[in-house]
Amino acid sequence: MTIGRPLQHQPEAALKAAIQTFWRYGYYHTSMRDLLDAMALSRSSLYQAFGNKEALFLLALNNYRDELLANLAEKLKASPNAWSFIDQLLTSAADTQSEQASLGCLLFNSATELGGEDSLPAQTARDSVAKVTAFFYDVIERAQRVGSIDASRDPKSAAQFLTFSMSGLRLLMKSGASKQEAQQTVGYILRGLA
Amino acid sequence: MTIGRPLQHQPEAALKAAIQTFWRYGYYHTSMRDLLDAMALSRSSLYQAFGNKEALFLLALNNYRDELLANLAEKLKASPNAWSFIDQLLTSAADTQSEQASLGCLLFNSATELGGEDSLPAQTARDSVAKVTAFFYDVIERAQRVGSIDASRDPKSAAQFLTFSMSGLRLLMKSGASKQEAQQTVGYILRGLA
DNA sequence: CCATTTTTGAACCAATTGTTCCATAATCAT
DNA sequence: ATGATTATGGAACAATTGGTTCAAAAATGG
Repeated sequence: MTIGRPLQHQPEAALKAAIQTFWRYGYYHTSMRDLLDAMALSRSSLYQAFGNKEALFLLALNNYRDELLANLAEKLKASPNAWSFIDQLLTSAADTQSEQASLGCLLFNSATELGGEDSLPAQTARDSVAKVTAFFYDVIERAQRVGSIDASRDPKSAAQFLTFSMSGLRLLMKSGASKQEAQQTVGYILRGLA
Repeated sequence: MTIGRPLQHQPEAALKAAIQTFWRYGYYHTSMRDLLDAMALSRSSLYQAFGNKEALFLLALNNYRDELLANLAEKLKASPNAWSFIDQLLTSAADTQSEQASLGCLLFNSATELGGEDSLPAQTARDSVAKVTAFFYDVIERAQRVGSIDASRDPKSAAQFLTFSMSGLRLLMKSGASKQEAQQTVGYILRGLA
């Protein structure tokens, strides 16, 4: 079996805490002290378990993205068709007033914060956004096959519009728009997309 | 006349340099060293002329917003009507591949970075975004009077949709979308808005 | 020459940054 | 129990953070 002193923390739980912290403060503005407090482990444990700040951030980003995509796939599967999935997705994004919703999306936030850097975190952030867009590409194609979306439309740009819309919606919620206003905004999006 | 040694730097030029720096790195990730280098000032000159980092950032934010709004107002005035202004605005935003365009908008970036903080910089960032939306509100009403936009639509949510769209477009450009793709995205926006 | 103001550069501050290292602790295998 | 192995706690690290203060030099107007 395993040799040596056993872990006294749950790496997954610690990672979740790290995600929350990066989510709230962004990459640069999150200090190691913040992470240590949130993850509830000692300095050396963190470095031994996760390497360093950058490596931890990359892990957090990938974990967040995987979970997000898994969640989307699940919801798509549960939807009667692709169009209603899109509708539901936007509507619920505009409806949730949770504290998490007001944080925006970690992926979009990171892509915005890290901008055009050529660092690994920046590349990973952009790449993660691209992966979400790729998922939407698939959804758009399905909706086109059923006829909910004009088949003549380029699915790639439509997918980008959807990513774009999710990003904008998050900013809107962050700016403190009301549910009602957000719902109306969803109306504009759906009208543009159909 | 003025007594004493005259200023050896142009405060406006220095402020522009500061804006560029905050634009590129964000508020927190910009250090005083970065600012000193970019503004080509000595430490004490900066503190004497601008106070401190936060004050300088607030000044930069307000200056950027004022210039942005002045620019928008000018373009609106030069447009034959409100609708063509909106069209032009989105189209040109999707067309410019300049380095500045890839930085996004300082206002949106700051609002995203500072999130829900209750600090003065965060408040100012949100407030600046709101001012842009207020400008769009006026534009929408004009377009409704001429009939380019359905008069039954709520101008406030339409204005928010426009702000939202500009924000999303910036993220799209930052992610490296092609001109062609961005232009198609503009098509979705205009279709949703009309 | 004097008063006024800016500039320069250094020094300093306390706090924070991310990181490294070492002794100690806790487990398993022998 | 002993030794190997791994985790932990905490000190210590050097570098940088934003911010302040100081003294001396420089450049203007009166």
